[in-house]
Amino acid sequence: MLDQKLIRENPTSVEENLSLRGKIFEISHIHELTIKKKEIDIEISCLQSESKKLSKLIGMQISKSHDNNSPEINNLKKKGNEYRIKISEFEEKKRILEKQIHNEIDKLPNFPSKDAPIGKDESDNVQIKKWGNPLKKNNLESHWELGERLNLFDSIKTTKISKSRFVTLKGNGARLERALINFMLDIHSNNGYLELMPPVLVNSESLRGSGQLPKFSNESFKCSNDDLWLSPTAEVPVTAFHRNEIVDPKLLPIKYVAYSSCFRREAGSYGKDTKGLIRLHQFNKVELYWFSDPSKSLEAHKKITADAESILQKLDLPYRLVDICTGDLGFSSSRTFDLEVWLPSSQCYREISSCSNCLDFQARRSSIRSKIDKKNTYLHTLNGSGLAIGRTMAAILENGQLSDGSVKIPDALVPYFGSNFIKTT
RNA sequence: GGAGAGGUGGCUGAGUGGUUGAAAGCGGCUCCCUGCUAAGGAGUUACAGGAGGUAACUUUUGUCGAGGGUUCGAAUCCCUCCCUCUCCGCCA
Repeated sequence: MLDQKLIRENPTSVEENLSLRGKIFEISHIHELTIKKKEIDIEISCLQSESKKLSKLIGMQISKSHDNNSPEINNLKKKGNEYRIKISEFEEKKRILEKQIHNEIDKLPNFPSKDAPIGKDESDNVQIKKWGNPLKKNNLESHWELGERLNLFDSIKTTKISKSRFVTLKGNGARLERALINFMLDIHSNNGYLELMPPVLVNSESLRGSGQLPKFSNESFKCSNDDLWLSPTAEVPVTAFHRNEIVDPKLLPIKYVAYSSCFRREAGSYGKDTKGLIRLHQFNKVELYWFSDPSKSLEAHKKITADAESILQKLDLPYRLVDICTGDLGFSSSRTFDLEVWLPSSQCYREISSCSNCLDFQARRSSIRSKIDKKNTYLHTLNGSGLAIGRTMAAILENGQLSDGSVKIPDALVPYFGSNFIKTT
C-alpha cells in the first residue's frame, strides 16, 4: 500500500513513479478523497474535544448539586446531544471516504525502484550474470519424459484425483522431492534463517496484506464455506505472521525460511507448460523472507538473492541472474532479481526463484513496524524462493541425464537422496 | 458441533455510568543510603495516531479482545462477531 499522506501531498510524484511500470495511473480522484477526509478529520477532532469538555462539566455540576435534572443541567445535556449528532454525521462521512480511499489505494502497485531497468515487458529484462555451463546436446530427454521412463511421477492418472496441472510423485520422484526440501531447509536454517512451517489456508486479510488481494482474487483458490484461501506462496502467511506488530528493533533483521505447498489457479496460462513439473496448480516451495530495517534493505536484497543462488550452485545447476524491468515487476515489488535455471530439453532458462524487495509496501498493508530512531517505522520486507522444488527437480533431471539413460544426482544432494543415480527400475 | 468460564497497561490483577488512561503489586528507569555477586528508602514509568516546532517539547484525538448501539458522558449497560480456557461430542 502506498502512503496515503504522500498521495494527499504529492499526487504528481506518485503518478510519475507509478508510470515507470509502463502504464498510466491516474490518481486525482483518490487525491481529492484524501483531502476531503483530512478536512473531516480535523472537524471531528475539534467537535470531540468540545463535547468531551462539556461532558466533564456536566459530571462536575451533577456531583456538586446532586441534581441531574435541573434546568441548567438539562440545557447542557441538550447541547451535548447536538454535538453527538454532529459528530456521528461527520463520522459516517469519514467512514465512507476511508473505505473508498482504501479500496482505491489497495489497487495501486508499489513504486518501481529507481535502480530497476526501465522497460515494458519480459523482453526488457536485463541479464546480470551467468553461472555454470549450460548443457547443449541434441536428443536430450525432457524432464517429463525422464519422469515417465524412470517412474518418478504421473500426471495422467492424477487427473482422476484432481484435474490437469497436478502431479503425483512416485518412488524416487517422491524421494527426490523430499530430499530437496530437507536439503534446502537445512542449508538456509544453518545460515541464520529460522524455519517456519505455516498453514497453507490463509484468510483474506493475509492475502490483502501481502498484495494478492483485492486485485488478484482470480489467481488463488478460495474455500467456499470459509474466509480461507489456499496460499499461493509462503510469502503470504509469513508476512501475516507479524501483522499488526511493532517488532523489537533488536531482533532485526528477522530471517525466515518457510516450506509450504503453494496453490495457484494459473488463470490465463492455458496451453502453457502443460507437461511436466513447470506449471502446476500445486507445488512445493522453500521460501526465504526478511523483515529488514528500511535503511538496510538494499543490502538485504543482495543477500537474500545470494542465499537463493547458493542452492543452485551447490546443486551445480547452470543459471542466470536477471534484473526485472519496471514493466515486468510484480504488484508488491519495487525491485526483483529472478534466478533462471537452464533447462536443456528446451534450451532455455526458466524462472526458479524470484527475489523481491517490497520496501514498506507490504509492511504498510499489514502494519508491521519497528521503533527505529525513536519513531515507529514500517519495516521493509523481502522474499525470494530458495527454491521452487518442482522446477528444481525438473532441472536436476534434465541437467543430470546421462547417455545410459540414468540421472546423476548432484553430490551435495546425495546424503539426502541416499543414492548417486536414478536408474531404470 | 453442544455447554460453561473468560479476554483490562510489559506482566499479575482491581474496577458495574461521571473530572478514570484506569487502584494495588511485580517488573523497568532515576536518585539516595549502604556496601559488594544482595537488601532498604524516595521518585518515576501505558500505547498509538494527528497538528505545531530543527529539536528537547507542546497540543489534540483514539485505545480496557473487535465492531456496532444506548447516553451529555461507557472498561462499566445492550447487540453482533472474534479469540482463549474447561467439559462433552467428533477426529489425525
